Amino acid sequence: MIDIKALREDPQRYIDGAQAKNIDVDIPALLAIDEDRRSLNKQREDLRAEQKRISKEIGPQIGQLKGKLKNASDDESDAIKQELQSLEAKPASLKKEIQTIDDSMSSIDEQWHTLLLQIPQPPDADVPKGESADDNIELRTWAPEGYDVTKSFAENTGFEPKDHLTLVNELQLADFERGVKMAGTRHYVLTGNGMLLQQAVLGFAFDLITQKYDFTPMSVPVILREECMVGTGFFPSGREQAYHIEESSRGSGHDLFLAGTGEVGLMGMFGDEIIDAAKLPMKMATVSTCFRREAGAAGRDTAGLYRIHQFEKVEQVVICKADEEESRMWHQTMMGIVEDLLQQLELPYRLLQCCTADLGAKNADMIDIECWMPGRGQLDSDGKPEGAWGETHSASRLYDYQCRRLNMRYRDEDGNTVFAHSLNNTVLASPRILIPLLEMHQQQDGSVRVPGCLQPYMNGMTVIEPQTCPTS
RNA sequence: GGUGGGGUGGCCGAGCGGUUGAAGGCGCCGGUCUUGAAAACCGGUAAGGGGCUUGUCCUCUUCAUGGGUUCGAAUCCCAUCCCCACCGCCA
Repeated sequence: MIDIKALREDPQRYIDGAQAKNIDVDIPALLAIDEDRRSLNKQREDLRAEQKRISKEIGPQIGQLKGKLKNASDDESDAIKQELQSLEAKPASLKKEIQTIDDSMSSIDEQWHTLLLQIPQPPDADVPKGESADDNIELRTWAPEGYDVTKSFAENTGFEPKDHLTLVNELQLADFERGVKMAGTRHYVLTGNGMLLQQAVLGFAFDLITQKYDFTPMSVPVILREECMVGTGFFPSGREQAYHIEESSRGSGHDLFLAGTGEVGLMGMFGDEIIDAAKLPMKMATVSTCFRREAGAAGRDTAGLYRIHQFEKVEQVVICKADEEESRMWHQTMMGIVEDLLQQLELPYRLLQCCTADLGAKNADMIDIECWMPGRGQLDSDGKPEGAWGETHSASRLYDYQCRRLNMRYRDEDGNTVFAHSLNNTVLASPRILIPLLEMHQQQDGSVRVPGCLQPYMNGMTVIEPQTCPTS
């Protein structure tokens, strides 16, 4: 959520920001409503103040009169009753006025809040302007010693690569048909060494982030209340992307939503809290199952392990003081961790500075990390894929946008409460990461080499070879 | 799922419908005392919004949430949510 005060002071900045992000919101309408809301509120407050004042004045009198009434003669009692009536009349008329304002306030308030939640965070000035993801800018690339990403896989290795679907089938690492049978399109079963490999990459990634980089390991809910989804900024705009558990329709409590990322739980944990400043920065990591409906992606990446409804992800989150420098520093640090991870996995990658159009409402800045996937991309004249970069990580810098929504604050040196800054980044998401892993480390004989860092997580296995398993 | 008990400030905890934004305690901050510390004592200590005369100013909201009764609600009524205990079921 943006700061309404900042919007009042500099609406243009938010109008430009929304435009740069290609997000359609009516900021002048919000400002008009905000104005109405404030003036109505002022009226109401004045009336209430008056009401309170009168009430304090006549309250004791009424009390006294009512006491007298109990043991009064008939004559006296009539006089007292009249006096009571006239005393009570004045605040009663104020009450009606207040109620009228209350009624118009409640509808205005709702509109105000709905609009406010939709206003995107303006991109930082140093984020390049762009029209679409095509305008993202490559920051740097890395490839293992001896591998040149500008050349084809065959030129690098001396043999034609298979794509991950072929590898997965030949090595019996996944069973798509049975996944679809059970749960529908975009579902899969990881089988035998496929599951072993997934557990290995997740274990490696989780140990790296928690042990080498000292992020606190956490397990958080992945079925969450709507407040968490709104608070982390995934709702209302991304409502269609989340699975919805309609518990309320069964007469019980409230609805729940399946999280698309561990970030929701890691951040939601501290909603409505005033955090002890000494605990900042808080560095946390979780490994969780992630659920995405992929609404609107019909027909895209339908085959294989790239775009699926359910996957596992190790996620890193940092909550730090509201300091731009510190925030930027953590952003870099979190990307450095991913670079370390990908280098140990020996996977070519590049960092992409996302342009304004690719940011999403909540980010001030976002860097994607993409791995080289030889089996992806356009087909060449021989019908072979040219290879392509595929997104495997995404590092967001949000300033206080998320913490403001979540009402997550800390106390600064002067004792003031301040909304914290938050950042998040993928550490590793599987099975998507298996695509570059299998495709890059395939060998001419059809087997797949296991990088050194994963071998301890695979009972010392150094090569993945064809196997038989119940799904074979 | 059944029955019962509860939700009050950073925490614990009191609160006959009328200066109760809320006693008391703990914690925290400041002070006195002390060579220093502790103890003791004294004082301070909620958040959020709005206004303009921007002030050690005025004002509103907030005692789980939403509604209601009332001139007036932390206090009474209704609904919802949440927590705890016991029973049932259970990875």
